[in-house]
Amino acid sequence: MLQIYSTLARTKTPFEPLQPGKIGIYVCGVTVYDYCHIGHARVMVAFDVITRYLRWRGWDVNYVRNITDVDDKIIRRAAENGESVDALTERMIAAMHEDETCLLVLRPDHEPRVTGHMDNIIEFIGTLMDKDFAYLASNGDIYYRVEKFETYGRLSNQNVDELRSGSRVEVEEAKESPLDFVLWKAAKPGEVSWASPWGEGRPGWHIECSAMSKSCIGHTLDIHGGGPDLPFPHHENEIAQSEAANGCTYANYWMHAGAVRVNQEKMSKSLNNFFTIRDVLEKYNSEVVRYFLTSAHYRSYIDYSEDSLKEARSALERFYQALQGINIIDQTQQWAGSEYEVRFCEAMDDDFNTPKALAVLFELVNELNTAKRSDPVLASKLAAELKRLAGVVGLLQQDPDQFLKGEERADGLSHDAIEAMIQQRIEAKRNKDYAESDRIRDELAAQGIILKDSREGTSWYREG
RNA sequence: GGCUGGAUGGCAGAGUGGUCAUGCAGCGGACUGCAACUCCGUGUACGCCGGUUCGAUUCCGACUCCAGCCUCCA
Repeated sequence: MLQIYSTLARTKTPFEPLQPGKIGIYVCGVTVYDYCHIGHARVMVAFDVITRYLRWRGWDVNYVRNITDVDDKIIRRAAENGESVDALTERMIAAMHEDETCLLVLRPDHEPRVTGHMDNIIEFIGTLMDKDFAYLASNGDIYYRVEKFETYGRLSNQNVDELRSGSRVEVEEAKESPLDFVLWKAAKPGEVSWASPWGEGRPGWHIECSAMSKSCIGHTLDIHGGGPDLPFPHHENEIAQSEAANGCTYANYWMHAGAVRVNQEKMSKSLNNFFTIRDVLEKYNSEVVRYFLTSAHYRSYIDYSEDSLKEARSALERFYQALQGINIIDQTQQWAGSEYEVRFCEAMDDDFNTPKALAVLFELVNELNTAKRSDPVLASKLAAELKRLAGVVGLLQQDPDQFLKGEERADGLSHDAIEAMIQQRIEAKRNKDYAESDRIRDELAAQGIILKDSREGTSWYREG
């Protein structure tokens, strides 16, 4: 039985879909004015793991993640760069897709963009106007009338009176209440804008998600997800908009990923302590990054550091060392329902507990390593099982040699050169010339190449 | 100030009312020419103070500390 923690319920509850066997999931995506950082990667990987697992378990998943391709920051950045909004966003979307491909993140079923859904957004605002939940202010903007929505603040447990008195936003004079937020911004001269019944302008930040989730999934979402900084105000505002307009529950389960931290602080644009995905991928194998993000539960914070990445590398080395040299025969059918699979699923069914699921795989590795010496047939089956289950969360699909040896580097020894030196060492060993064989081993070790002798011969891997 | 979370062995990180997480690192042993890999063994871990209980790291309450949101941020 799948259990999911919902921010709204503040507890884990059994998952009940709206329609049997189907799941509609909407995740707030990226505002594309810059390269994605590790915080974005966390959300991408978390929901990639979740949707992969759900599909593997037989659910029919409709996974939607939006792209915000027009807003203040984009307009400002484009102007700074001296390029058009379109040019900037197209460039950043392409970069985001490259990053995702590297991290083995599968594309969502739909990636709606604000600029592609202007009609839906305008229609949505129109509905809110008709129902008196929105008003046209004297400055030409349209605002949402927060205090008309009685349950406002339920998701983040905010009290409207507290919010009003604690408001430290400069009060926009045109607003009826400081809590009101903008649905439609009247265009300023020279800015990109769209025609609407209320004049030229563009949407506010929150309305896009209400409009696009309705268009791609429907009035009620099974799951709504996003990053750690979104429950308030963004998701609170989405609820207010959608429930006022549609007259029904907006989302049944609210899932929020934990923050990525650097030196005990949240990684964020405003603190300027972020690492872009592409920076990190220059130094670490992409699967190492993915493993790092999977090694903690999706809801807890995770600390980004050189040490954490090195540890992720070591853990993956253990997995790939176990798989190295085994000829995997596909045993999928035979092994469905294995003890490991049962425990793996128990872990994942418990609010997608990936660290617990990985622990099951490590136990499998232990049995596999033992079997490698005594029972090759069992070893092959276990290896197949390991690869199959790890594949469910998008791990261990590389060729072990490729992972352990890495790419050939222009500034280092070629793989052929390494193999040649290994042959020389084997020759020296055969002649009991251990001084020479150790010299060759040390020479390779100085380049980060570590040798492993076994009955089958000598293999090697590159130190992470 | 209001609202969320969190505090587990050297580090990372699950979990549980009474027996093992798991990974990395360490130590001892096996294997090895020596190593590496691997295997076996090994560590008075549960922030602090009370309470409930036969028994609490796990439940309840207070306290301390940390992080996040309350302004754009995944």
